[in-house]
Amino acid sequence: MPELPEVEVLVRHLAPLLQNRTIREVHVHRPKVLLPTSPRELQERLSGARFLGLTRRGKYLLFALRGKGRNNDFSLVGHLGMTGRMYLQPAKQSLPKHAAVVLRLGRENFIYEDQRYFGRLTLAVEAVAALGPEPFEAEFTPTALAQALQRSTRPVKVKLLDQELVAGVGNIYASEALFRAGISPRRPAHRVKLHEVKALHRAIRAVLREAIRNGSTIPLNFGTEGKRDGLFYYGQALGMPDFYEERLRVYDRLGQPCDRCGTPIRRLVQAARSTFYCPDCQR
DNA sequence: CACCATGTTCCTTG
DNA sequence: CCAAGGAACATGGT
Repeated sequence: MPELPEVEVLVRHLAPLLQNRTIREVHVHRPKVLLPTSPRELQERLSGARFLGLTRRGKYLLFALRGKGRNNDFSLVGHLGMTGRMYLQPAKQSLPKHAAVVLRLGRENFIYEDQRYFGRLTLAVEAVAALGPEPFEAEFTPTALAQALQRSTRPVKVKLLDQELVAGVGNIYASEALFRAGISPRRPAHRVKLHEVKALHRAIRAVLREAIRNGSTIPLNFGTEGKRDGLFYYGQALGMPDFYEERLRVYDRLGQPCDRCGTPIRRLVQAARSTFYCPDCQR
């Protein structure tokens, strides 16, 4: 459940549920997701600690915790990778197949499961410190974006995935933002004109904001029921027929007509990732 | 069997 | 030192 909007919606969902809850037990099923933190280190730090809050930075979740003893506040850093999920479920309920870390909070468990184990739940904060500006914060300006783009000759689509450029844009919303801005994904970053950079800046914010809005209308109570959850950027899905509508204009729409000009959407591979675009609307 | 998948990091090459 | 490219990570769906 990966890009910024999905993480934002998850954070809003979990924050009130975790507030003031105390961690009674720590169970690490996949030590790999803690690295470089060790299972013992995590256990010692988290046992008896209480959740003070939960925020987001880029695609990362930041859990604020207060450990036992005085002056013992610290952060726990989460990242969902490609397939990570985090949710609460009754402690008596059986654990999912790919449970990576389980925190017992009284009668409920906080579950971090991850089918591919690309995500993280760690005490190491370095990766967060290296992130670029938050897309909705004031530091993210067209000028700052233009300067960052000017230093690279890589295709602008590839550059948008660089979390130092702007934090939180992933493969799906990079394609969507470029479509909205009318810029070809192949364009070398330093050749994007200033007026286009301005359009791109607006497009990034618009695409993310709309996705958050759409995602906020979808229930995230997946701890209690079946397998699937709200990959809410996909249109019709997951047994909820007309609740979801089509939300993406180019991503995963190979061959479908562009809804602006009717030209079939194309796919290309850049830096080993799929890019979708309209060859007529994006130059 | 082949190819695809929402992400990040590490290694190599130029 | 830097930018760019590609593989690796691990599992499952089609």
